[in-house]
Amino acid sequence: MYRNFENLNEDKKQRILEASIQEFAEKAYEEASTNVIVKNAEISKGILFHYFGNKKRLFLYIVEYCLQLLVTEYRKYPLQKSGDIFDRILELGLIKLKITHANPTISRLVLQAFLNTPETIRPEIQDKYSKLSNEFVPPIFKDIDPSKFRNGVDPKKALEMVMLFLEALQVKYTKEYMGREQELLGDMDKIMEEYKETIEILKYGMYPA
Amino acid sequence: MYRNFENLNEDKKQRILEASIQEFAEKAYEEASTNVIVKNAEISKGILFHYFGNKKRLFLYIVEYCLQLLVTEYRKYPLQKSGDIFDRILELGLIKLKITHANPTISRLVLQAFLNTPETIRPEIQDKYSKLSNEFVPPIFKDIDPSKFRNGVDPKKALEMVMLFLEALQVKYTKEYMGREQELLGDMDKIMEEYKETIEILKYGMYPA
Amino acid sequence: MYRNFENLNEDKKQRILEASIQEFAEKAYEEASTNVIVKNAEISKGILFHYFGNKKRLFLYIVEYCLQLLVTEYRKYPLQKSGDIFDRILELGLIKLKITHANPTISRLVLQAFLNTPETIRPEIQDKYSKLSNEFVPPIFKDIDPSKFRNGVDPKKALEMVMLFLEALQVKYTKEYMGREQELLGDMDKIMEEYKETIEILKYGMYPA
Amino acid sequence: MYRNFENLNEDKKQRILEASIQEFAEKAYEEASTNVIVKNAEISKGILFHYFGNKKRLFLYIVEYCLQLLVTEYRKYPLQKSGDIFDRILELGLIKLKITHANPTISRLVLQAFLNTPETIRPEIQDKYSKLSNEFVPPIFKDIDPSKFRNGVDPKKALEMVMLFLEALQVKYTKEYMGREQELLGDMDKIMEEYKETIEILKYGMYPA
DNA sequence: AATGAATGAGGCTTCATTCAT
DNA sequence: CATGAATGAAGCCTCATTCAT
Repeated sequence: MYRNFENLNEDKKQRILEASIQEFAEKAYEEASTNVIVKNAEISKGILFHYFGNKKRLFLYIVEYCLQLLVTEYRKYPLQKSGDIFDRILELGLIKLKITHANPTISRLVLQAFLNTPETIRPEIQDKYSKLSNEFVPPIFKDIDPSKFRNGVDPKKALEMVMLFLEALQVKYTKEYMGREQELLGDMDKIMEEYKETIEILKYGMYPA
Repeated sequence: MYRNFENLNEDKKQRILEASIQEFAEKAYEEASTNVIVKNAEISKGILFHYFGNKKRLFLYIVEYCLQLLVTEYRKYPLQKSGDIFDRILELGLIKLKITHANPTISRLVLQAFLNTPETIRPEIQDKYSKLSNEFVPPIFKDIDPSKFRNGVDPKKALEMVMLFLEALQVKYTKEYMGREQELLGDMDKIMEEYKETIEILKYGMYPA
Repeated sequence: MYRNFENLNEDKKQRILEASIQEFAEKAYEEASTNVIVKNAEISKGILFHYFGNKKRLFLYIVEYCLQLLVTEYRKYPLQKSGDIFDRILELGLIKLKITHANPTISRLVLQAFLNTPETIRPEIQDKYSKLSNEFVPPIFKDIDPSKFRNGVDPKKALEMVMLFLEALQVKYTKEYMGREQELLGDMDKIMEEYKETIEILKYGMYPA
Repeated sequence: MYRNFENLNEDKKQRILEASIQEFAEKAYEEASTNVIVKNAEISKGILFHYFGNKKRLFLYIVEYCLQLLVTEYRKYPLQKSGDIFDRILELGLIKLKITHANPTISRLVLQAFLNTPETIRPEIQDKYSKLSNEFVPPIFKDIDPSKFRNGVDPKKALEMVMLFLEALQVKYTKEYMGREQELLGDMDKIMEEYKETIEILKYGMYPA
């Protein structure tokens, strides 16, 4: 079904994608309007449903598309495979921040998809996320030297904790700079510093003295 | 305007409160329907708007009501005024968790209010939250002994970080147990353990060896 | 029925009158809201209907009140009983203009009452107007010297024509200065000039060379 | 947007136009109900807004439609290009009267549009009117022989005055015969006579003895 | 493949009036 | 006299989806 859409001529395909991303990024799923999308994409009502069947399928397609797009961005920054895990994680956080800043609309859509989604479709979003997580997270945690951790700290759980924290920091900044993404660039140094301090504390807390 | 509502006979007042909380807890602001509320509260369309003017005002009133309700719960657990700040924070986290578990619908509404709120009313929600924060957070941070922190760690920022982290943990569990709050009770020991481990690491990271 | 209202304590009576005039002046009858009136007058819903029975009766009372108020104003300017009819008419027009300017809200209400009234109540408004006309117009036309008119001009119809014209001029200015009544004062000289020119032409057209 | 409406099949288009004109002619803008329109036009709620977006746009479209319709009628009566300006104006007034009589509903709608319009849309109505005025009025005033006017009479202002007067006469009759347009035909001779007398007086007043 | 006409339920809100207290 | 709770129809408008062309 989506095959047909993907074979569409590039121009119209782009118009549909852009209008959809725009709408789903700035409004939650239920508030987003297919009417607005077709108007902005300058396509007919029918064609949207011809390609996507219904709003939900359109939404899931767009979310998938954006996730893939972000994934592509990630791949441009090859992670250093060795070295201390905390350095790797810090690096990851900064990459995430850069990508968010460089793709504000897409990032916002993904955020919306995770936060403001009705229960009918939340599971499918979670599913997509899990798949990506399974692909991306393990490499980060590969080749960890568990001996580096001090006694009483479970390395696996500790790292989960770090990830959770970075995510919280990420969400905090994303919300804070919502609508004024430009300023984020200027404050990047300050933010990086905060990231570093945080990681430093965690590292200090998990490694032996 | 709300005065009138509050002088209403208890039965009807409760029906309206319950129906509203129910609806706003399970659906985001825009998805929530005043029609559903009046139907479940068994009142007429008009009377709801007679008391609250419009949907937004109703929502803000309900959010305020729920926040106050949670605040009342909090007050039942007097914080130990002295002792190590990390112990205090850990205690707070557990209280928060207990209250969330004991008031799942109300907690969910508050969560919704923070996450799924359109930009028209987000500021007013933030405002309510700030006021409460200003009242609740300082006592927690009172009488901190800054000399306990190791060199290179700014106590104020460090504690901000701890709070952010606990919040992230809170959100994680709230989402995880959404809809199956009963199980949370059974898992409470496990969760407490996780809280403790986390705090331990942070403490370890912030205090000198 | 209105008797009761009129015996009300002066303060509340004034609040009701002012709120009603305000509302009916700025909105047409159907758009005007009794809800808004009670809110602005700071009275209860019930009391308004207690005194006036329904919206229509309230409106008619207010219109009558305003008409009487304007009449009172008129009486402050005793018309010169003798002299040329055109001079008298010119004088009348200027008085009307001054009163309109001095009582913009009330004048606007009266204008609304004549223009934007649903057919259910239009006749009763017309009726009020007729009664006042019957009282006011004849004195103006008293003691006209028909011999002054040139042959072929029916004095009665000619004067009707003059009145119609002055009214048109009045409506023109009222509309033109709607919302910026202050400026009308400054332009009064210019307007007076236009009145005079007009009257001059009509006089010239109706009197023999 | 209106394009789509205009390409609609003639039958439904007519039903929508008629129902709208009917409703807006007999009620002021705010009192007119889109519900009544769709019921009388036998169309669904949605389709009306599909074509016109909102009530205001529908109204403006209908006003424009009616103005154009009246303009078409006007063009059927080619004005005599030469001759005395007063004769031309008299002729124009009579044409206007005839057209009003022949198209009572449409004329009434246009009158409503000018008189009973909320301030939100009044400017746009004025704008439409101005555009038509700019097209229609100048030809009427072309080739005026200013030397015909007596000293002390500014030809331009004098003619403005004549137009204003004719309009007042027009409004007077339109209101007077509202709802019994048939009788207007029978009284046409009498009305023509009044027009003539009026013009005669003005002419007499503006030309030298 | 593509259009856009069509639906009608549901969205929030306002309304004048009544009546028990 | 006075209050304000209560009604529920009607207001305008939006919605996702279908289907004939």
